[in-house]
Amino acid sequence: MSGKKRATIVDVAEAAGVSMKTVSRVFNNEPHVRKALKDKVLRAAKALNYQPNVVAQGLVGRRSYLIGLVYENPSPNYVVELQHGALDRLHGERYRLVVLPVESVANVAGKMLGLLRSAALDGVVLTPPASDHRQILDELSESGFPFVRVAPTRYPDIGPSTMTDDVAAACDMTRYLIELGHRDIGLIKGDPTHSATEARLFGFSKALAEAGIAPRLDLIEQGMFTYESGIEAARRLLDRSDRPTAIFAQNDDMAGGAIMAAHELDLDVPRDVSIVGFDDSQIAKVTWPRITTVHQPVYEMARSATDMLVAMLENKPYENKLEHPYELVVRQSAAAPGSSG
Amino acid sequence: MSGKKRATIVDVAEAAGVSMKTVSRVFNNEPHVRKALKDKVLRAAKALNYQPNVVAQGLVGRRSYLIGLVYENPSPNYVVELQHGALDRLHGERYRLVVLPVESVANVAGKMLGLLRSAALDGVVLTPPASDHRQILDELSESGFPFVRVAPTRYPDIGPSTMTDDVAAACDMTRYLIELGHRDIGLIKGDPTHSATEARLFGFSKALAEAGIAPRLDLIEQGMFTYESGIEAARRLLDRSDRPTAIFAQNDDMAGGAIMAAHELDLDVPRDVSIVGFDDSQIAKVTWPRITTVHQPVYEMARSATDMLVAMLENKPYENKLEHPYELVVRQSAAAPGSSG
DNA sequence: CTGAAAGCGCTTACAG
DNA sequence: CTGAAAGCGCTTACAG
Repeated sequence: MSGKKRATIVDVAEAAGVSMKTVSRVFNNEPHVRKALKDKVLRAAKALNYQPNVVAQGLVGRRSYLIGLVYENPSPNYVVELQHGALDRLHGERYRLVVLPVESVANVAGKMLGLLRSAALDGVVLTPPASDHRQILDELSESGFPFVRVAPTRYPDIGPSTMTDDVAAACDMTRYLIELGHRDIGLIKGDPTHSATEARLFGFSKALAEAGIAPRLDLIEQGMFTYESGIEAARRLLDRSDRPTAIFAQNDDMAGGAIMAAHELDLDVPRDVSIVGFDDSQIAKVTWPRITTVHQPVYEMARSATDMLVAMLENKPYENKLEHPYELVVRQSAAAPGSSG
Repeated sequence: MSGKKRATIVDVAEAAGVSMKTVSRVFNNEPHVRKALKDKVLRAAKALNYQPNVVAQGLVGRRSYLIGLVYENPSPNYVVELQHGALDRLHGERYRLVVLPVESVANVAGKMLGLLRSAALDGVVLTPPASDHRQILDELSESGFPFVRVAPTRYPDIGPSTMTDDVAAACDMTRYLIELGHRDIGLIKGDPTHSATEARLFGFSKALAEAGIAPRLDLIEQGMFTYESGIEAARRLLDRSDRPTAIFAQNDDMAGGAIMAAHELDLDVPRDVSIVGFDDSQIAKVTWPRITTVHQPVYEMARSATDMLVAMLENKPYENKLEHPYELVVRQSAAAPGSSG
C-alpha cells in the first residue's frame, strides 16, 4: 500500500555516520550537538526524506500527541469556531486535533474516561454542556486525565477554564432593550442541560430588577438552542393579544427562528417586535433584519483553553482561569417600541 | 499527571495466568482461544480496567488508526456535514478523525504528503478543491498514500471517489427557472479554484441551450462561495435597468447574500427577482424567503468516502466510484416573473 | 489451541 | 559533546 518504505532514525544515523541518539538530539532541538554533526544529520535526513515517527515517539513517551475536542452542539458555526480556535493554537506543534462530537453528554457520562483513553488522547478540551457536567468532571479529575473547560458556569474550582461573563452579557443586552423603552420583554430560554441557559436568565432578571420592572413569567418560553425551537417558542409569544414588544432569545439560532416566526405572522421586525440574540454566529448576519446580539469569544476561549492544555501536558506554567470579554453588537433587529429603527 | 498507571497487556496476562499472546488474541477476536481461557482473560482485563494501547498497536502494525479530513471551505454547515458523515462511519471502529482545514489548497500543494506523514495519518479523505488538485493527487498516488476523493469533477481515473452529478443538478435547477418563465437569468459563479464552479456553469449553459435561450455573458458575475461575495455580485446584477428576473447563485451562502442585496435595494423576492441556490445548507432554511436550492448529499459522500478508505486500509474490497443522488428542493425564493409565488 | 522470541522506531537513563 | 543499552506495549512470525 505505502510505496517506498519510510526512512527511520537508524537509516539517517547510518547515512550520517552518527548514532541514532545524535539524530534524535538534532530533531528534538536538544542543545550540545556540534554544528558539523548537526549539519551532517540534517543533510542525511533531507536526502532520505526523513520524518520522525510520531507513533514511536508516542509509545516511548507514553503519549499520543493527540488532543480531543468534546462538544454536543447543534450549531455548525459554534462548532467550527471552537475547532478553529483549537487548531490555530496547535498549528506548528506536534499535536493533532481529534474531534469528538457527542449526541448527548448525559449519555456518555460515566463512559467519558474510557472513551478518551481508548482513543489514546493526551488531554481534552471540554465545551458546554460537558464542561459543566459534574460526573464527567469528577471522573476526569479523579483519574488525573488532563482537561480544560470552556465556558463553564459552575464548580469554578474544578480544573482550569476559559470563559466569558454570560450573566453580565445577558444583563447588558436586557438593559439595552429597557433603554430602548421596552417593558414587556419575552425570553426564549435555551437547552436546560446547558448551564449558560441559567446564567443568561440570571442576567436577564437582574436587569429587570434594577429597572424596577416586575418579571412576567408568562413571557418566558423554553427553547432548545435550535432554529426550529426558536420558531415555535416565538409563535407562542407572538400569537397572543398581549404579546411582548421585544424578545430576547438566548442564542442567535433561536433569534433567527423568532424572526422567521414574526415574518410568518406578518409582523415587522423591529417595528412590531424587537428581537435580539446571543453568540454573534453567522445566522445573525444573514437574516433580515440582521440580528442585534452579543459577541461571544468562542474562538478565543477555545484557543486559550487549548493553550492551557498544551502547557499542562508539557509541564509548563499556565493561567488557571482566563476570562475573555464579550461585546454587544448592535444591528437592525431591535428598536424603540413601535419604531422601525 | 495521569493518576494510577494504566494496566498493560502483561499485567492482564499475569493476572489471568496466561501469556500475553493469549490476551492479544482475545482482544483481537482471533479464533482458537478456549472459552475458559478467554473468560479468564476478560475477567482479569475488566478487574484491571485494561484497554489496549492504540499507540503500541500502531507502532507494531505500522499504522496510527488516524484518518484525516482535508478541506478548505468557508461554509461551516458544509464542513460540519462532512465531519459528521466521516465520524458516523468511524463510530465503533478503532479509527479516529483528525481534522485538517487548510487556508488555501494551492499553498499546501507540494507539502501535502509531508503534512499527512508528519501527522502519521493512515489515509485521508480529500474534499473540494483538494480532491481536484492535480499536484496533490499525483503526489499522493505516486507515494502510495491512501486517499479517497469527495466530489471530484475531473481526472476520474485517479483514485476512488464519491460524488454527485453537479452538471445535471445545475441543469435541472436552470430548467426549473426556465419553466417558471424566466429568460434573463443571472448567474453568480463560485470560487474559480473549485471545479464545481465549472461543472455548475456547464449545467447552466446546457439548460439554456436546450431551451434555445441565447446566453447573456453580461449576466454572469464572479463570487467566491461566501455570503459577502454573494451580496456584492448580486448588487452588480440588480443595480441596473435591464436586471435579470432570476439569479442562480452557485451555492446557498451566495444566494443568501443575494437575498440580502435584494432587500437592501427594496426589491421583493421572488416578485421582483427570483433567487435560487445550491447545497441545501442551513442558511437556505433561515432567510426570508427560504431558498429554493439543490440538496447536495454532502453527508452521504463523506460517509461513503470514509467507508471506502477504511476498506482500503484493511485490504477489503470496495466500490471505486459511488454516485449519490441530488434533489431539487423547492422553497419560496423563486416564482414566475412578476408573481409572488 | 498456546506461548517464547524478536522487533516496530523511537527516547530515557546512564556512561564516558 | 556523543553513544550503547534497555525498554515503551503491543503484534508478527514461528514452534510446538
